Amino acid sequence: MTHVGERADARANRDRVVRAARAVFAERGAGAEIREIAERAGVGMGTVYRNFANRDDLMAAIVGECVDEANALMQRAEEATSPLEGLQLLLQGGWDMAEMHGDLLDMLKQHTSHEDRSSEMHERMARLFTRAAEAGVVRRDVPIPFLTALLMGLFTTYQQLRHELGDETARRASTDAFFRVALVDPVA
Amino acid sequence: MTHVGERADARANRDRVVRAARAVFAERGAGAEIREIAERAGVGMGTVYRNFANRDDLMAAIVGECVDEANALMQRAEEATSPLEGLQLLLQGGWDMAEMHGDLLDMLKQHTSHEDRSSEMHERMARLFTRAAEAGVVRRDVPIPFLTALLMGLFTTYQQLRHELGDETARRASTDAFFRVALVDPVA
DNA sequence: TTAGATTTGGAACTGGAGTTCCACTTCCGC
DNA sequence: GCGGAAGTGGAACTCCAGTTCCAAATCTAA
Repeated sequence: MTHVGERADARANRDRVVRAARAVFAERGAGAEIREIAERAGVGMGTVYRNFANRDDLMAAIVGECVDEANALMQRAEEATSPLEGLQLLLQGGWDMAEMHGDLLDMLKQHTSHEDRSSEMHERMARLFTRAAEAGVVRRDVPIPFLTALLMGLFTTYQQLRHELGDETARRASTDAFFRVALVDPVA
Repeated sequence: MTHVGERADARANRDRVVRAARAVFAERGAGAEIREIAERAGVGMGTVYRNFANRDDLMAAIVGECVDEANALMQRAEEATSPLEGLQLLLQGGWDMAEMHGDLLDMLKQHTSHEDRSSEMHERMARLFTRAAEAGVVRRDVPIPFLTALLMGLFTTYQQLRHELGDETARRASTDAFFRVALVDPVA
């Protein structure tokens, strides 16, 4: 991916733009201004536009990273030693990402690009639930699409509540809620 | 509330603007354009701005109506014959409102005005859950703020899923989910 | 060191959405 | 009906965030 003949300083500047964009989008949401991103990166507008065709392109790059991270999480969950452990991994990673990425979650919902990688994420999640259902861990009488939607919703809910209840309590409540809905035997 | 000396046609026009605003905000979300609202109402921009100081004022009026409707629902739920029936009323009314009002739900979350009436709504909901908990219907070991946040989240989830699963299935799944999390004895 | 390509900063440009304004129209008490 | 107050339409204006542009600064291969 590294262009040949790319200047070292140019590469460094692109990284600063990307980092700034991550931070600003996370805290300001989809409405963040390019000027603020450039400012935060310590760079002029020209530098932003040298690396990204337009605002939407920049957003897509940042959201895309996030989707990739989610897919990697899904991968780890699939490779877990048991279906239940896979689910626990998924939830834990989800709370982590929710804390880390702030408003990026809402951006992901709105942004219609990335239909490929984003729907890949949903498919992976659905597959995870399906397998867990086949293993008798997850209820068979709840629609899989509902489970994926519920979990996405819980990630958002968690983001809002962790400030009010504290991270630990919010995680416990959210995890408990999901397992009560999804699991055949919600003991843990 | 009717101004003395208010012309009949002016009153009618304001109603048309309000109706159009409800519809357009519901289907386009917070980003809806005033021009489209005026057009839909069959009215010029001047008429919109005669009745509402600015875009934000118009949004506040529409969102405010919605909050009032929600408060009325809460009122009915409080007056129900039993705590459980109160919850059932609340959920049913919630699904209805979600179907009716589209993107207004998201607008409500963002709009920081109406802190008074909006927080009144949250307080009422919390009171409803607290009473149900005292009656032994709702679990005591789940934080009330989590229940209110979960329910709000489920309303959003319902909106997204009803297109994919159909209204009936989506309602059943959502209701079932909330009761599994909230109720001491989730039988129904 | 230097030439020449690459990259940069940020002022200026652009387009689109909110808002204003006022000549014109419509209402309604008399 | 009439007169004047109330209300209207929509063109024009304002504002602001995205985008462009290019002289100046910076880098790097020779």
